[in-house]
Amino acid sequence: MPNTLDLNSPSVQDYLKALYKLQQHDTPVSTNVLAERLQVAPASATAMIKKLAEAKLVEHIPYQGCRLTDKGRQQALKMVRRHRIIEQFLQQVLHYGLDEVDEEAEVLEHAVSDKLVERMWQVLGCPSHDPHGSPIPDPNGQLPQETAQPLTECPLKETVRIVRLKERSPAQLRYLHQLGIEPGARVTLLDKAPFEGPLTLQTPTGQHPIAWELAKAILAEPSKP
Amino acid sequence: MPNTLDLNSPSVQDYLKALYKLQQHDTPVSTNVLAERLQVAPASATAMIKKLAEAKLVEHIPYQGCRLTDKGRQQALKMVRRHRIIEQFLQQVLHYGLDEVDEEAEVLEHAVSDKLVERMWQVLGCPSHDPHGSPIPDPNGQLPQETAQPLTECPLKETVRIVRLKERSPAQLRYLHQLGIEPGARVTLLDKAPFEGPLTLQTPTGQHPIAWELAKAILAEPSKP
DNA sequence: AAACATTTTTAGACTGGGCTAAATTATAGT
DNA sequence: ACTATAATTTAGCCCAGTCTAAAAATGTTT
Repeated sequence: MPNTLDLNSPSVQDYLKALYKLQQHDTPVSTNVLAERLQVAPASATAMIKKLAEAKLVEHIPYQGCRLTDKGRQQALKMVRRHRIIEQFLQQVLHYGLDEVDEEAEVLEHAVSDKLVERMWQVLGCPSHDPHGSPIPDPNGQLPQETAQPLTECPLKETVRIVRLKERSPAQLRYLHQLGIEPGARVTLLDKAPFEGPLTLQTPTGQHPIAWELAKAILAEPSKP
Repeated sequence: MPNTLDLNSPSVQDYLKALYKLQQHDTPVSTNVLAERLQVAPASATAMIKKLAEAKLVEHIPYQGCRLTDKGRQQALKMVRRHRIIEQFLQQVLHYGLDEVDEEAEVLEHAVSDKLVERMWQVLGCPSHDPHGSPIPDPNGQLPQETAQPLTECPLKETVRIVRLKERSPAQLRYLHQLGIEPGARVTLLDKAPFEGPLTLQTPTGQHPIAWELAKAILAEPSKP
């Protein structure tokens, strides 16, 4: 009985997406970390990993963690594409705030058809990025190259343009918005406290201290004009 | 253990909606008919009916069928509202065809949040009808009065305006579209064959025979101009 | 009114995706 | 190298929603 796994169940999709996000540096993902991320018990994650392994979506080394296969990554990227197109659509067409789009997209991504997603994408003018500035994989699952740097790596006293806010909570996004920090904004790094201490930032709304951890999630690139 | 039923599961929502549609003339709905409609085994319907009865969403007379309570009808109308707003949105904003909207809405209605539905409705300009011409219940679950008549009841030789196509399959909707029969179209009933035989209709695209059963699902009203 | 047919309900089982508790393996500290 | 701790897996259970097969109620015919 070779376990006929439904590749398209919301659960499977969520596991693959989580693995994709956790596995950025190609190191295998531990069961615990995965379970934590998905808010399930470690035993539940183990059970699902075994099914995913059987379907050749992940490679599982028992007691060592697992990593996505090409097939699994492809599937995950498809979900990332859906998620980001939906976010962009919610913002552009339905006037959602940056802090509201993720929660709704999280549910919708499991319900929309391929047709609907591509229709949204077209209506939006085939955008390459979502409202957070995260790249939208193309229809074949290719991600555009990213050149932006975390604020923590930016040189002092130089004006840069914010291009992306990575994976922050709604509350943090609202906070950054208040500070004038959002994709497209031009800011200047005035100071970096030592030992990964807070940065001081000149934004359109004034001068603000930003925790190191938060600044790591803010990507910027040299400002052209 | 008074059975804690999840009022918002897709299944429950589907049962309530089906009951609402089947119970138009206030006669109780038989278990078999309900099961047939939802494409489940009669035993499955019985099981769900018992849960719905316990949650006071339906009234169940064993071996006789069941009917919605006010609470159940309210819930069903909420789903009808969602469904029709989504259909209208798919047509207006995403350029879906009349024959495509239902299938997609059937899935989406279980995934969208209240916020999203109301946002769609606003963006659409608070429409009162969906693309088939079916009325959208208002936010409190009230349905506008319907004055239109089935084509089968319309007088001969008088021009009427199609206002609604009720519950037809995608294939039938495509067929009617080809014949120039869609909401807003002006048509004239030329002839009615006896014994509930086919009607003959003058439409913008020519002269066409329409089966009695199909004509019953086409609602029209006197044409003003 | 009895027998048959149909509808409905009950009984019992299965599946997917969770859970807890216990057993096992890996890792770190002495 | 051995033990303590932490991570992982196994075993066994639960729940929603479905199913099939069998039993019970209703309805229909003769």
